[in-house]
Amino acid sequence: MTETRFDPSSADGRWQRAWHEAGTFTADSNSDKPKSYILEMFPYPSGRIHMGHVRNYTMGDVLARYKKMQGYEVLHPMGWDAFGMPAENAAMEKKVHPGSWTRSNIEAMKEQLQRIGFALDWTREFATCDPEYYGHEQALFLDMYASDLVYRRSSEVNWDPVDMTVLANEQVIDGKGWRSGAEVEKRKLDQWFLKITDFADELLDGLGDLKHWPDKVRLMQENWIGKSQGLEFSFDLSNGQKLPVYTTRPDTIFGSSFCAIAADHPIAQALATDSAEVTDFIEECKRGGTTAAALETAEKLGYRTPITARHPFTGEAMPVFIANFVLMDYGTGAVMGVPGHDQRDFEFATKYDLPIARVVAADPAQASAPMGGEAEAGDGVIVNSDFLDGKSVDDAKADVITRAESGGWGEGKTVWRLRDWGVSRQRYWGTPIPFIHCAKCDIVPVPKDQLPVTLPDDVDFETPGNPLERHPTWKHTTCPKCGGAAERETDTLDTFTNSSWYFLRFASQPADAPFDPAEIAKWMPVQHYIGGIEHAILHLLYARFWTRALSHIGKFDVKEPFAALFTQGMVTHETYSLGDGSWLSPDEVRKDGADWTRIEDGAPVTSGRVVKMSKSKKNVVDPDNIIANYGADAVRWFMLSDSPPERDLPWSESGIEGCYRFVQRLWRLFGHYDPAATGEDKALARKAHQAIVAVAEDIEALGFNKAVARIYELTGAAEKAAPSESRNFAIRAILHLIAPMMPHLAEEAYSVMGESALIADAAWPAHDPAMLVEDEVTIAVQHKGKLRDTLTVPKGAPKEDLEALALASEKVQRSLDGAEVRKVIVVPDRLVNIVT
RNA sequence: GCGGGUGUGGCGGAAUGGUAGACGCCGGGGACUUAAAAUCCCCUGAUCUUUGAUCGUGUGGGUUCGAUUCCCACCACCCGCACCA
Repeated sequence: MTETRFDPSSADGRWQRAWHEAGTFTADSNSDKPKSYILEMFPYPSGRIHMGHVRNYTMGDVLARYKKMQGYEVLHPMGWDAFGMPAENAAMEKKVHPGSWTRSNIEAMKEQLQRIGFALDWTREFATCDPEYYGHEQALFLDMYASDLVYRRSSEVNWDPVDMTVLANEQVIDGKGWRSGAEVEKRKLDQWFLKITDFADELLDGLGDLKHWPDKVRLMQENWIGKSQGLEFSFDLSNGQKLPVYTTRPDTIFGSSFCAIAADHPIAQALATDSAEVTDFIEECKRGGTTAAALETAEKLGYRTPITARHPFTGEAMPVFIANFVLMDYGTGAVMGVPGHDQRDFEFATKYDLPIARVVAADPAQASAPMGGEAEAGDGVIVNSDFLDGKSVDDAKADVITRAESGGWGEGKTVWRLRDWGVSRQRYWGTPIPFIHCAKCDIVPVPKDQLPVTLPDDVDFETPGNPLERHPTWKHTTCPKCGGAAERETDTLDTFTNSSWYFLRFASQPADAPFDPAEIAKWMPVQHYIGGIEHAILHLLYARFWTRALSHIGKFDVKEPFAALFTQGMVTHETYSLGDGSWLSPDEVRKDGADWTRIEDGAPVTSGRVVKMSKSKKNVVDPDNIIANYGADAVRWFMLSDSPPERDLPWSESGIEGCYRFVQRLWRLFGHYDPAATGEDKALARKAHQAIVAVAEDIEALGFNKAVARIYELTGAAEKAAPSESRNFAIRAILHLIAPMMPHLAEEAYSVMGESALIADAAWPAHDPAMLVEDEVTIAVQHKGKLRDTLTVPKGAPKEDLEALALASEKVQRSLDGAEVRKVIVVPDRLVNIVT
């Protein structure tokens, strides 16, 4: 082979066509091979593929290609999470239809993905905005309704009082509507809910079986579900009513100095009917949006009602407040305030000058120690609490619950932090909720033979609000029950619904049903699921819930959708800004020595922190330009190199150049493959066998950066070696090891070596276990834990020999300087540590 | 505010209780060349009294013969918080 350069601009497309024509990556569910379903979180078609997508899909692609080489029938599909707000925003800004905007984005992004050479089964592609897809989703929603997993209730939304429209949390900026700038309010609407709380226990327990999920994600889900044991009991109120409260800290009941109820608590609402002051306060509580962060960082506000609550043990009369930090949705919508041992209560009590008592202390002697500037939520012994004094927190909890239950005024109760999933969205570009409102028959499901309920095409986005609501004809229909005039539901489903079952539709897509249980059984669960850590809770919990709910209603027998989860880091880039704080994109700037300047006019540029690539900071690099310059394989290699895949990956121009150089370096090495070479090079052969095993282990553990480093090492060794059979073995090994990572280069070299088949169909190279073992090891010799010398010894040398050799070392003797040896620690094949 | 994570040379990182800095990038020196590109070779944590030694894995403590790794506290940054996807 002559010393040519590898030319990605011709090779990439050629091999991509070859795979397409051969159907190399089309999954055959009837294959005898073991099955492996590799899935990356499908993209939202925002317009262009970004580097984050490239990283995500490259990782999945390496796994898919590797699994295929290991003899699996691989399902590696791709589709589009196509409903969502950005399409409506585009409609408003650019006067395009959300559907056509989405479709053209999909077309462009699909082409981009194909240029990177991903091993995807495009025969299974779909978009969630396809009526076939969302029609099946509507059918599943109706099945859930029939199984009592769907209901309606009133719930709060962010309301823009100027635009008269519901706002997403993202559209609320510093408490104001993004378009109108008006201060946002909370408003109640009747909305659709899915009963995820019915599965709280199962979703919590199921985490224990997810052995191949990151611990952090399981912990986050566990905390999100938030199972807590506590006491529900009622205070007798001065107005004769009872006030049920829930607390996770019944042990601190003697420290209670007030009660607080939510603004929409019935007692607060009742007080408002004859008090303008209360009405005003409740109005005040409606200010601001609905996010947890906004609620919890907002100033604690309270209104002291004339009502008092009687403490169940002391009989003391405690004030009852209406407070903005109590949520009607959690527990009973009322709490007992224990300022000494709850930080929120502490702040509230400080503000309203309420008693702050210590009822938990480090030890009984500290019973009268003053409270510091904050609540003490930690463990300890109970003090100042009558019969509870001296008990541990846990014992006191149990004691109070027992007394409440035997006294008949309360009971131990499990409460979940998890709330039911509100799926109603007052927007156009989503799955229409398949129900009809009839004045006579109330709420009536759309009969299944009338599905899909499709979105109308003729909609306008000139006015704020839901176009479905305003549409002249769409919502007017007849009641399926009584035949009278009726109206369609105009809410659409949360887009998380679309992503809660798409992996099932990839596995099987019959026309007349959402999926085929027999096909589901073949492919599910997904063996490797890869996506961003930002989905650790919501998407993954909703997908787990849908799988369990569908399993519960008998659709199939799969409990958990994703056997293994991997959360990859973001792609980041340096930021560039001018003196006025405006951002510049990487291709607008140039480095002059140590300083950065704007290419256009030489204006000085400040290079800033390395952060996630984002349009707002302009620090984005377009994958298309990079592929055009360096080819797909260099980009793929960059995505796998250096940074561990779960961490952020900083993009750099010099890094991609290095990757491109390595592509060419490999091409030259493959060119030195010499079938006529003879002779053995045992050291190189051993390195090659070790690399075959190590790279496989690294890929299976998704340690791509380590696999890359090992390939560099073996490549360096093979380059330096003289021609031999061993060297040929090493070169062929490298070719196969890089095949999942740099598939175009691998195919080209494979073909040049005279192979007529595709390397994508080749098997992972075999290794000889006898070749993995080293004869010699280098061990460390330490004195007092510090390295003094190293020794090269036969592997498995006995302890006594190692000790004697270590003590004989000149460097060690110098360090010992005649001191008495008290102890020698010997770890065979690793080190000797001499203690004096 | 609450929940979760991360922190090692100029940069990305390796080492998960046993030789800190593998591998890559940047930088420096050299070879080849009329020259350049490409390629190849060598050096590259800091300090010092430099054939050697000391220091060094965010900060401060602790456990251990031995800690980047385990424990406690703190600091900084990142992710999520239920209508962004």
